[in-house]
Amino acid sequence: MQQTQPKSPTKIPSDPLQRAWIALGRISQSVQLHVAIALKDAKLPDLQWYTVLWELERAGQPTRPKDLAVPLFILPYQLSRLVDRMEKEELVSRIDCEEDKRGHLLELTVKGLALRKAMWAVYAPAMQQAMGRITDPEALKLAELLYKLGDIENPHGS
Amino acid sequence: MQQTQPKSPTKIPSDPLQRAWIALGRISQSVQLHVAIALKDAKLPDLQWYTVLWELERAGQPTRPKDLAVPLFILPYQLSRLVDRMEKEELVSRIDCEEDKRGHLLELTVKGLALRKAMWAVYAPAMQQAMGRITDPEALKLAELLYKLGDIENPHGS
DNA sequence: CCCCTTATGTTGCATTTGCAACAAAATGCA
DNA sequence: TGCATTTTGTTGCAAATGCAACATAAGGGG
Repeated sequence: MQQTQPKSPTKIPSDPLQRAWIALGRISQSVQLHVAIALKDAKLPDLQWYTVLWELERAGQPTRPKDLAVPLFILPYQLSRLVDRMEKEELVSRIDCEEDKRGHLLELTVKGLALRKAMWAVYAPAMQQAMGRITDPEALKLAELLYKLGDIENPHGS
Repeated sequence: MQQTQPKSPTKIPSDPLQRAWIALGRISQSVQLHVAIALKDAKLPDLQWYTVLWELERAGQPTRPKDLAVPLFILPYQLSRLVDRMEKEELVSRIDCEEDKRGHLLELTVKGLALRKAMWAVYAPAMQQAMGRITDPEALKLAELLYKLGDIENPHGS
């Protein structure tokens, strides 16, 4: 798993920031793809569906779409249609919201909960396999650098 | 830029690999989005178009689609349609391939070259701004860890 | 209360995508 | 050579997506 493609001169910029940018793009894409393929091979929905299910489960209560859109990093209309499809599969359901008659609350169904668990059984090992080449301390260092890189708060503080 | 959202307990896994996975997903998405928005605001095409133009320019000669698909990390049919659209804009052109009559060679046009440069003028500063919070040594360390994480060869060796 | 502005979601339509089926040239081999 | 297999790339069709326009409720003065 070490030395692949000895070909291609792959002219790489000397600027450290550009090198980090390229590495970030390539590795995240490759690793995401690995997990996505594992899920597809198992005839399971994709990562976005998982994230919706997980956020709802983690919230522990029916949640407004607008509160889900932020952690999901997606636009309202995208979430609207995503929920359409998931509701059709009976994984979530839209229930009335008393405080705000415009919207509604999204509730995880029993089927949705079960699917999230089934997906995790595939997701977790695939992630492990995709990333297993670094040690735990290295993984922590990597997470730290990434949070410093972006302007997203590191949930663990510095 | 430190303490945002004091809300949400944000239960985060203690497993270092999972923490790195989450950081990787969130940060790469956020940073990519920042650059994508900068390009869109400038009425320029997206990153994928840039990458095609850049790979062709870097190759320095007409190139087979199959040789582009690998660095682009995309499937043949995706590239086929991508080239359809770019050819319509006269950014690349399909020219005959003597060695293999099935396919063709992709050639960068003058217009394509100019567009790549115009995009870089927006792309580079946006990238800088999105990632400018880490120092150069940190950026190098980050790139190193990323290449160790994935199984993609680090163009700089270890 | 009425009206204007903002917030929250949804939808029509055109573009894009994924998948599987297809086409055609190259390759291997009997 | 003849013919099956592989490689390279494209396409029909259904599903998904982006964008802008829309619908409806909430909020905020006068």
